[in-house]
Amino acid sequence: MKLSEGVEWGVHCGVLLATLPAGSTLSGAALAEFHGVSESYLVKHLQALVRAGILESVPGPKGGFRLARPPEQVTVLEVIEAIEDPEPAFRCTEIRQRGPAALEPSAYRLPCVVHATMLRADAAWRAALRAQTLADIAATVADRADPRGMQQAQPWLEDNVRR
Amino acid sequence: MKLSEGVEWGVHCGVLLATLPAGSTLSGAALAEFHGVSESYLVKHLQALVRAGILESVPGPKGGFRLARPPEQVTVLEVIEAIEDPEPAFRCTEIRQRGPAALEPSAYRLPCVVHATMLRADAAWRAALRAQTLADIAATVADRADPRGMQQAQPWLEDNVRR
DNA sequence: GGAGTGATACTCGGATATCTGGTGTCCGAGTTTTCGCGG
DNA sequence: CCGCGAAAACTCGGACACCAGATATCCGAGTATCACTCC
Repeated sequence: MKLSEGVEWGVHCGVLLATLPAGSTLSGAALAEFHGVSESYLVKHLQALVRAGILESVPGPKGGFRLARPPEQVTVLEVIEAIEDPEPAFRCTEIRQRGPAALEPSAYRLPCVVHATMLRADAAWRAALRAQTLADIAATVADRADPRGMQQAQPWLEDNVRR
Repeated sequence: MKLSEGVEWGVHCGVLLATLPAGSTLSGAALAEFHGVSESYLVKHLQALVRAGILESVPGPKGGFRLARPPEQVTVLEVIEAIEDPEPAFRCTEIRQRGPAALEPSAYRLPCVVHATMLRADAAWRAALRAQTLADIAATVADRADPRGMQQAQPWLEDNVRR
């Protein structure tokens, strides 16, 4: 089990946009350059975020992507579910209903215990991710990370940020 | 992101073995028949459980697989980590160190905040699965499931269980 | 000088190849059983 | 009747094809911009 690499890219893009003034827009090419990743492939994931209502896309020259909501209202879980498959990682194929111990289907009204256990763990995972917003991460980065990073990025941002 | 189907098979096999008297052995073919899955592929996963010290394999005729420890001492997480990749689902590629804002590597002593967030969620997931043992699940099944299931499986078990 | 207008250039968006990892299967090595034989 | 031994059959174990989803890329549709022209 492994998460798509696009998740990492999407979250980092969200965090970067969250650190900028509200309404700031960056083109897909700029976002790709800032993170050092493939532009075409990154845009594919950003489109998924637009479909999910997390980002807004602005067409035409001076266009790009920006947050559709204040970063305090965007959870990390939303970003992940927009890029990855939103359904639980564990898929119960109801193997308990097969084999020599099988009964009629109506005997399996109660959920599979194994399934329920996996679902509980999945819920805990999602709860932890729902508790963190893009604003939280941006604030922590601003607090803990080396301030020279953003300082060094300043001229590049002034060249690329649009609003 | 999706879990391997072998996880479901492995956990169900562990639970079935946990419901039997201690030391009971079932052949790979029997376990496959009971759950209605491919024998060859199931055995592949059972071998991983043997390598992890969860199951013991007995060679030769009258051989098979049995639990290597009391089911109270086998957590669901162990079974999953034996079959799936035991490392966290999220892989941080340190994209924060790339692009125009990049500093020298020594500036990134503190962990990536996005990475830390994902790791916390992963830890919550694992904690939930570590809290459940095969004995817990077996007990819940015995308590909640339709008793006719095991009743109907009884003759088949007597034909296939070895010790 | 200002407004309108058309061409333009840049953007997003989805349809299209490639590749790694999960899925499924097969045959070989090893061991216990079991049947036959001898004592 | 009992012990021994060799063949056999059944088991696990790892090596070999196949397929789906993620990865990576390209070209086309759409729009705000900008320059030019006309009033």
